[in-house]
Amino acid sequence: MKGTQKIAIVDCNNFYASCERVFNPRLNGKPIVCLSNNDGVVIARSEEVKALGIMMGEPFFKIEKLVKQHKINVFSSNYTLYGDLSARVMMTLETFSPEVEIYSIDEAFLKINGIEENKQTEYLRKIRSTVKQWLGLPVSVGMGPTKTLAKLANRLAKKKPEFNGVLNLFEYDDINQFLKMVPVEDIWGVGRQYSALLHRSNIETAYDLAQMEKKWIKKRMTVVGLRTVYELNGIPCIEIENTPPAKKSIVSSRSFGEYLTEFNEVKEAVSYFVARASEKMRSQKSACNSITVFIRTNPFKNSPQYYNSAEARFPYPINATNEMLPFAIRALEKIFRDGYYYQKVGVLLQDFIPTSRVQVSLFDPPNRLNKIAVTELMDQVNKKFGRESLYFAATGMKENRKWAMKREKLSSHFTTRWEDLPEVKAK
DNA sequence: TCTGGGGTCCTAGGACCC
DNA sequence: TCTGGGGTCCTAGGACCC
Repeated sequence: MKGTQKIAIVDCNNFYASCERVFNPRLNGKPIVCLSNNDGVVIARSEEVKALGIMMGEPFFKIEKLVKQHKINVFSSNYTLYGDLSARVMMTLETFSPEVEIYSIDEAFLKINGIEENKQTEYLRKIRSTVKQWLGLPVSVGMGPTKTLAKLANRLAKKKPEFNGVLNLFEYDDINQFLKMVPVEDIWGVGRQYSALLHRSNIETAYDLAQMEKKWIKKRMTVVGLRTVYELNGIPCIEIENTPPAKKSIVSSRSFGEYLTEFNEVKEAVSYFVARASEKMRSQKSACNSITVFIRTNPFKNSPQYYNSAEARFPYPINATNEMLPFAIRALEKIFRDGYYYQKVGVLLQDFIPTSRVQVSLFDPPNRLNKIAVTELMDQVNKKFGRESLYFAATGMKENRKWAMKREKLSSHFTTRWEDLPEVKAK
């Protein structure tokens, strides 16, 4: 098959579950699930668990019987570990291509240039074996002329043992055989709604979709769907993004370990999320004009329901935590109602401008610069000594946050905490 | 008892303007 | 009784991704 650009995607297999195995090899070949925050639902499964029919997003309490029966190893999400291993995977991939787009915590697109035509598949295999050797993580690699086809190849590489983890579509004159193997719901860009629509119209495989009339697609799936169809036909519409664009909005929110009823408890949690979100914003060198606070009860519970949100606009762009806090608290005061069991709150920062364009004005409150300086200093300290080495009292004492996440089955911070470093003992 | 969190893009429809 | 047409901007909601 011909084409100009060559796009590979490297995707870690069962990433979180595989991360848990890296420092605990006894788990190889054993079933593993990783749970969401608060140990709520299943968000990662090893192959053994997939084989048992346990689905993504399944509430943990519903599978407890199976867990016992099959001795499934259960882990709370250890994002510190996963994030650190992810960074190492990405660094490894960057030794294989100057153009790498980190697409998610466990996937990256690579442009493959300057490798002899008949050595490319070998090169992809080398990527796979290197990540395995350096980090102990299994990956699958797919390559094609567009991102969508690379994803499709990756999917087959992962699912069909005969490919042994690597599928390079450029090796084949006719790739329709592969498009025919992939059901529409497995195509990148086709979600639940669109796959239902396509099935209703008797469009079953990627091949069927690729043949569809453009007008029909545009009308029912917007230009987004149209792009997918073009990409399936080998015409690139989605470029590799070498440097990640700055975020346009930043959310920080979480479900609580136990329900909250008191304003002051909720206020602490909101303050904490303001600290997290603004920290993230500062790291991309933005300031914002707007914060939205939202609050809700548990929609799955058969108790009085409440959801509300309030936006506060700032008089000037802000990025310091302590400047933002009073606005957030006032927004919360507007929407907080007594008598509900709150399950989740969060904040949303929007309407960004680059920090370099923020002007300090004559009419600013007198201690404004001090507040900014304090926040900057805290960021530096926390970067060096770890999150929340310094933090605002408004977020509540770390040790007694009633709203903290439940994480009962957390593994060690093997790579990021000295006391958790694995030891190798000589016999 | 127990149901994640963080993003993006697109469209339709309303408000407003000339 | 008749009640334009075209443009822009904003927002809410819906689709998708991991």
